[in-house]
Amino acid sequence: MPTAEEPAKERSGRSTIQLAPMSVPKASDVLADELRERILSGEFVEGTPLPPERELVVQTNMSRTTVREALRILEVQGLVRIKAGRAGGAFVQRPGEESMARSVGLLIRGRQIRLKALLETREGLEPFSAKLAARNRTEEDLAVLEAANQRIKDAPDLASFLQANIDWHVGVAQAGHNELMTGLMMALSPAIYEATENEQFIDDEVMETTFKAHQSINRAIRDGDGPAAMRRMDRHVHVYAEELLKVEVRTDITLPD
Amino acid sequence: MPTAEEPAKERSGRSTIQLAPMSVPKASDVLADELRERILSGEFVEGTPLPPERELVVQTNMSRTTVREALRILEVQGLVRIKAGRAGGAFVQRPGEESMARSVGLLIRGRQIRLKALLETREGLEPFSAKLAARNRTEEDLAVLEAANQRIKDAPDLASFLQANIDWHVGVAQAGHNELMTGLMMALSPAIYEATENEQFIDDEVMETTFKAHQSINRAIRDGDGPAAMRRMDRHVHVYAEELLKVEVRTDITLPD
DNA sequence: TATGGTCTATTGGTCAGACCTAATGTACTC
DNA sequence: GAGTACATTAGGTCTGACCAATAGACCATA
Repeated sequence: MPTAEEPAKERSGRSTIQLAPMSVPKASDVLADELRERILSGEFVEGTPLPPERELVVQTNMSRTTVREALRILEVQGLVRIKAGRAGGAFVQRPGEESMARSVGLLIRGRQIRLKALLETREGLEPFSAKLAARNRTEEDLAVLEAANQRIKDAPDLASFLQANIDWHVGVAQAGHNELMTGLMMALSPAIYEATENEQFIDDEVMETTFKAHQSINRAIRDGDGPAAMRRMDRHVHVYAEELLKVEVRTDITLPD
Repeated sequence: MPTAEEPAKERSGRSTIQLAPMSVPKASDVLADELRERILSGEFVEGTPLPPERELVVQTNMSRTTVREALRILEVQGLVRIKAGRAGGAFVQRPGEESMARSVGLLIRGRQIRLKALLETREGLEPFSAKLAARNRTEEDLAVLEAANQRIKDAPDLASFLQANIDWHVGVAQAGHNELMTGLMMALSPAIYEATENEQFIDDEVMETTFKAHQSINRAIRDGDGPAAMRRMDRHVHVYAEELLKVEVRTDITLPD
């Protein structure tokens, strides 16, 4: 057992001086950090172009390679949008839901998140989302919700149905006027779409049931009845998840390969 | 009013043919997409190194600049970890919660998400998270939760308290064994930490209340009592949010500048 | 007068090659 | 056997050149 003076056996030298591991940041990261900070702090207004690459080169004394890598980092993070050509450049952008949706998507694919986990998360979020919607919805929000649900009723094929379904659920989140919640829903939606696309449990009955459930939730939201909206959404999402998982299990059994 | 043949006034030509805007992908994006797909499909096992940059150059007939930009994209997305030096290279990595947490953080900062929205979102997620924890927790999970709560009780200063608080909340999510939920909690936590850090509403009484609330939730989780865990967590998070927002309002009034 | 062609300047995209720096393996020395 | 020196391999940065896309001005022609 190592003594107090010799906590780590691996230390080979005579000295007992210890230093924390130090990070040696890369030049491009330094530049990216600097620019990111300025963008997020609001110093650069959305839409304004950053200086051209060659201008940044002379300003920073870095090479163009480095400058470009920094810009590329910011682009991937959704903080700038880069356009080529004259009057092009790196235009400041506020990070949007898309970039978050992308990274949620990466997590889901990369970690092989189970459909169950995805649906559970939705079960957590959406009832509350409905409650907020009942509290904060405007007339426009209601119009969007009803239009989306109408598209669900009229959907000619599975893809239209799923898209309209997503629109409605995202619409509920938007009616809640909570940007973070909206962002999360927008991030989860594509993943749910993809996961649902290959399940064939959606028949006319399911579509009809979905339409009716949405309709009753729409009513509660219109009436500003938070508890009812929450309860109905909870039930709707839960039932939907159960049905979906039932089919998934069956599929696994039918096609064990 | 535009007729059916002239839906958009801005179209100047005689033809009514419409084309969608087309994307011209950059070479580095193409490479990045290719590699990303292979990583996510599991073709490259986690931890294996990609070929060295100069090797990729000869394999792809691209320049090193392009190859490096592609690798940088993947690095930002958390799909590879790049190490310098001999035996270095780009090592395949499964995307983790960190990258998602980063992009959630960017959204929060960039969109200036209000503390209220942040806390509301937590109010939606955490009760469900507690419910899952009650259902799926292991003995190790329980030990983590109790240790974290003990650290809350013993916290000598605000920073320790907040950190232990985060640990406990993330611990609940982990006890639920839902990777997505865990990731979201890990993403929201730092933001809540920062938002709370500057509010001075946390005194000994709040800390004591928090400790007791956690304790009772811990019990429900241990007992596998989902509804109770959910209810208590809902109450805890709600009260905490109310208190915090109360202080925030007062702060705004006190310091209108 | 409207449509299309041409030119040019600007700016990002790509390339080739060189050199620097970090990390590691290995042989050598004491 | 511990420590050192060196070679090797890989990423990091720099330079300078050229390609490609785009906007705007100007011109040509039906």
